[in-house]
Amino acid sequence: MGQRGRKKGAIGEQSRTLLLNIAADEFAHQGYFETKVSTIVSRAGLTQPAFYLYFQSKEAILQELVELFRAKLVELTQKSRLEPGTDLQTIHQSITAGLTTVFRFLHDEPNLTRIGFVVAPEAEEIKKQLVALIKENLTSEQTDGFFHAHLDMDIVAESLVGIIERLTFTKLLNGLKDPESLADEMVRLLLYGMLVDKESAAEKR
Amino acid sequence: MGQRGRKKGAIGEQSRTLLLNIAADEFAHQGYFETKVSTIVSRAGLTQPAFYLYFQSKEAILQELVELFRAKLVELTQKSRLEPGTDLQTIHQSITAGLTTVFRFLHDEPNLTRIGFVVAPEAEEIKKQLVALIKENLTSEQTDGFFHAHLDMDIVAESLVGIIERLTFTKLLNGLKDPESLADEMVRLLLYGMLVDKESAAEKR
Amino acid sequence: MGQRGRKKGAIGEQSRTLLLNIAADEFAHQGYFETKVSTIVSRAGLTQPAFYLYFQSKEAILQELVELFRAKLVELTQKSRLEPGTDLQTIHQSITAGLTTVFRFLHDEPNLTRIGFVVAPEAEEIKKQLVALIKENLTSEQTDGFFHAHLDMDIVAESLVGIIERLTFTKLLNGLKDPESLADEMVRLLLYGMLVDKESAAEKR
Amino acid sequence: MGQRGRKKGAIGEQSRTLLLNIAADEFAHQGYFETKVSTIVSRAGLTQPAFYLYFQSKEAILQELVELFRAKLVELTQKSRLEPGTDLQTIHQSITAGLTTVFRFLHDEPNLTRIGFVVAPEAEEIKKQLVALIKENLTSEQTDGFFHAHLDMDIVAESLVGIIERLTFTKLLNGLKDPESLADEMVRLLLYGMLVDKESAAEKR
DNA sequence: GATGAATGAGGTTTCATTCAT
DNA sequence: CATGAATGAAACCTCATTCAT
Repeated sequence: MGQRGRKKGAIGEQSRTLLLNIAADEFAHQGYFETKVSTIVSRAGLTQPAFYLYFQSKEAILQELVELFRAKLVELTQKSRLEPGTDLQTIHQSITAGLTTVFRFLHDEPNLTRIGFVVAPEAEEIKKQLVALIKENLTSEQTDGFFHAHLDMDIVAESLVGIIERLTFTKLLNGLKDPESLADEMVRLLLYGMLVDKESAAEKR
Repeated sequence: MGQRGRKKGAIGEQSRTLLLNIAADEFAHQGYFETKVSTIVSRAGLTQPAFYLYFQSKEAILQELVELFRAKLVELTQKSRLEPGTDLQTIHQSITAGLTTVFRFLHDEPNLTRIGFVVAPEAEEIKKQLVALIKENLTSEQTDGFFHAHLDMDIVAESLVGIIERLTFTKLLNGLKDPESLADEMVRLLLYGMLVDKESAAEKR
Repeated sequence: MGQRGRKKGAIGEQSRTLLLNIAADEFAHQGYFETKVSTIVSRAGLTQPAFYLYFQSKEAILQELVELFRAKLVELTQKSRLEPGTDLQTIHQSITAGLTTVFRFLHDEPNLTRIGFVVAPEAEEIKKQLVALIKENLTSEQTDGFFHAHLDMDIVAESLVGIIERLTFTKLLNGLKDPESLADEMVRLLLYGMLVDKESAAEKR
Repeated sequence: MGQRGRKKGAIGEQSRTLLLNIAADEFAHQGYFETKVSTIVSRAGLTQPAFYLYFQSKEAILQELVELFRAKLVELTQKSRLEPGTDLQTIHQSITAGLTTVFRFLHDEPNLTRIGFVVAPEAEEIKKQLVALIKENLTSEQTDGFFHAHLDMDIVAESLVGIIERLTFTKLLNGLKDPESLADEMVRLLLYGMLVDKESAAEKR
């Protein structure tokens, strides 16, 4: 019960999943064009026609992986919606929490992440979606007066996504940083900026 | 002058340059694998063998373009080195100037930019180089007490590169923003952060 | 039985063998460079990719044929080892028998012969191997006092191989002579020389 | 005066000869198909069109080299005609002298030799010609009773050519043997055979 | 549920050769 | 006497995809 009544048995589902996982690995590490269907099936211990039993084409299997990534990412980002009208500290924590969730997902799905951010033809579209969601979140805070009015929230949101992508690939996926500290550092940098307070700066001099 | 003194005449050099430009365009818009030598030469009004008169292979011509990009980018970034020991305002201007220079280059060479940042197999390596140069610049300012001591300048540098890349593709190359304002907004965001001053914030509430 | 147990079925093995035979024919008659993969597959009623289903490259299929030739030739030559310490007549017969065996093989595999002796890049190497084996055989007879001590058995062995190759192509493969008589004439010539006995010669004059 | 009144000047003749020599070297060492016109001209410090100023095609230049070889070889072999009606020792010396002359030529023109014997499409034809000339020589001696009547002089002549070719490549061209000793050993082997004295032979029988 | 066998389509690269100067 | 520039023709090889079993 609950099982969507397709025509597949357990073993077929198993082969399908295997192929999907291997394909994710190949796409993530070799890119689309250097990933060969022959390699995927061979790693799965299957033959080429078996591949077409489960997927319409090489492009189709990529699509499926991309969709997996996009769906989960959007879901998470929407959940991280800031609750309106709180104090500064709550905002800080709330943003950090949202970012942490996202980083955790990217960290848990390194192959999908590389696919969705880099390999997919719709990579740009996905990031745009992410930008839009983030921008929405931020704009309400700005309206509430927490963020500088002069900031173009579109630019800010794009910047956030740019940072997320870069840090994900250079610090997160290779284990140099964990989701929590990455989120923390990002938030500190963006909320408070790099400069020390004028007073402190004055003192130091 | 300055041309590597091969044994070719002016018309050959012309064909070579033409092929190089068309290839840049194709690589930038189609990616490496979907760029066909046949398309390049046909757009140049030549035949396939002519291509191999000037370049060793499809890979080699990409390399040449990538190297063009990397060389110029590194040169610019190194020139933008901050002069040590100045006041806050000077730092602000200096960073803005450096960023503007970089954005101008990226803006002037959209094909090379897409190639060096996305298409090149060494894209990551190039960005790493950029991160290293930027980090170096920033670290000295931090030592001088201008930037928060708690900031990991490696993360900051990576973030900067992430932002640069993203804004370049989403705002700069499509004409939505010019190099100057982009640099300005980036600097404001990163130096001062998003939050309004605590006092102001307090006031507002 | 004895077949390298790949994962292919009978019909595949059949195609493979067909290609191998046609390739042997083409290589033997056209040489390596003028043999086209397209011709081979077309003669086999297949398409080009089918070729690469069974062989890694044009070079690889040549290699396989060369190895077939070399292996069989070496095997035969080693079997023809002279039994030590017998009388002249036995030696005569034994050498003749060995040569006959070799000629029979060359006769039965005209394509491989042309390939191994002429087309193969390792043709010289193969002949050197043959020379070494023959020389070994002959040297023991020389030690036993049957052959002139002044003869350089290296030169003799090389000569034998030179003769074998030449007679194979000019008399054997075109059916002008059969293996037996060819071996017989070669042995007579080499064992007794061309000159008539001094006495007989004197008589005749 | 005396200069055949072609249309070429001294410097043209020089370039032509240079190309011819380089081509001989390339053909001899790389074979026909792996010799590239581009390599020849580049080694000569010329450009490709210059090649076609002096030769109609790649095939034509090979032809010219082959003809050079064939002409000289035939000339030498015809000169070595045995004078009729002499004694055994004279025959021995005469044959040795003829062979020495041939070996000397092959030794002096290693490139042409490899071309005429191996590279040329007419290699077989050339050797056949050689066989015919040699056979003619030998047959008269046989008629005169010097050589065994039972010997098929066609086979003998083919054998001679086979030996000459093989020894040339394995002993002569690489400097292991000089023309004289090679001729000497060949003659001894063929005239007297490998077996020790007839008496001993008779005894053993 | 899966395979053995095969193919259509196309891509990069090579090379001898030529024309205009 | 020679070159700069270019090409026609073709070869080898790869890959996603299918059909019959």
